[in-house]
Amino acid sequence: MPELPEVETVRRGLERLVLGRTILSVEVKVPKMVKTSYQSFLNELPSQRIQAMRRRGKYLIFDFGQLIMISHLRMEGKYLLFTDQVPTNKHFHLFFKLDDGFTLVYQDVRKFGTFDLLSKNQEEAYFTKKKLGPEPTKKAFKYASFERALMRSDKPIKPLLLDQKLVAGLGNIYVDEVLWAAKVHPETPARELSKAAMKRVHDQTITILQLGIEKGGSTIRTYRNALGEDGTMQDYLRVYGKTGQPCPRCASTIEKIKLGGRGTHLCPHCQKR
DNA sequence: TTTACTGTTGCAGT
DNA sequence: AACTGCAACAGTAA
Repeated sequence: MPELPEVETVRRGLERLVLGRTILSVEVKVPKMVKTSYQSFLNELPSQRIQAMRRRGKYLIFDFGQLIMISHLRMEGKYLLFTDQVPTNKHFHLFFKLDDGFTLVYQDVRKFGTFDLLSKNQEEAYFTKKKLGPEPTKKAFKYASFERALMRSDKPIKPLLLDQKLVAGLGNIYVDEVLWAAKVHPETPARELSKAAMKRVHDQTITILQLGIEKGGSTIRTYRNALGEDGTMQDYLRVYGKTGQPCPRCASTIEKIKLGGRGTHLCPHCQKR
């Protein structure tokens, strides 16, 4: 599922549906997805009460007070909630039985998702170690430090934005949208951007991720009944997945190239190097 | 039947 | 330190 808007949408869904619930039991079909002690995960989660649902970048945080569980959905992780009988499905990997009779299920076709159970006082170090950048908000994402970082890098702007260190939350869809909106070619070495272009990238990152949240995220490969998969952001995408279609701004044909191993959509007229 | 591709990240190799 | 390519995995499309 997830870039930041999709994760935030899942967070809101979970907040509405499982906040205050206590975990009665946990079943894990794929132990390797648990990155911290597996024994502790199984032993300590039962009896934990979900006191808050939080998010940092693309990481979902189940806050139990003293303990936290950090869940990353990677490419295809999803949460589903069932009452009574949970259907059999080979891609259901974790089951959390709750005290209201519901079962929260984690589904992940590719098994890339990760789970970390930490004490809350380890949270800051966890994200510091990953060098996770600021949230893409006006308050946290300061233009001045962003500009300084861009001026120090020769990397193409797109992979630089994708690595989460300058700002948290952009993924392959939204980064293409941001660069199109900012009229910046994704291969442009960061330090070669004009100050005006840097400012546009900064501002559009905030604007477009916020729009994504307002629209409830986007659903590309569709699934049903998973939390947070009723978003409409896909209706607002301008270049992602629009290969061969006219640019909404200038009607040039949208191109798809490969950059840093990722499919990259752009308008060759609006986004010059 | 192969091969390439897919909303991500971390690691091994320079 | 900083970069690149690839692996983790499964499904789909060409």
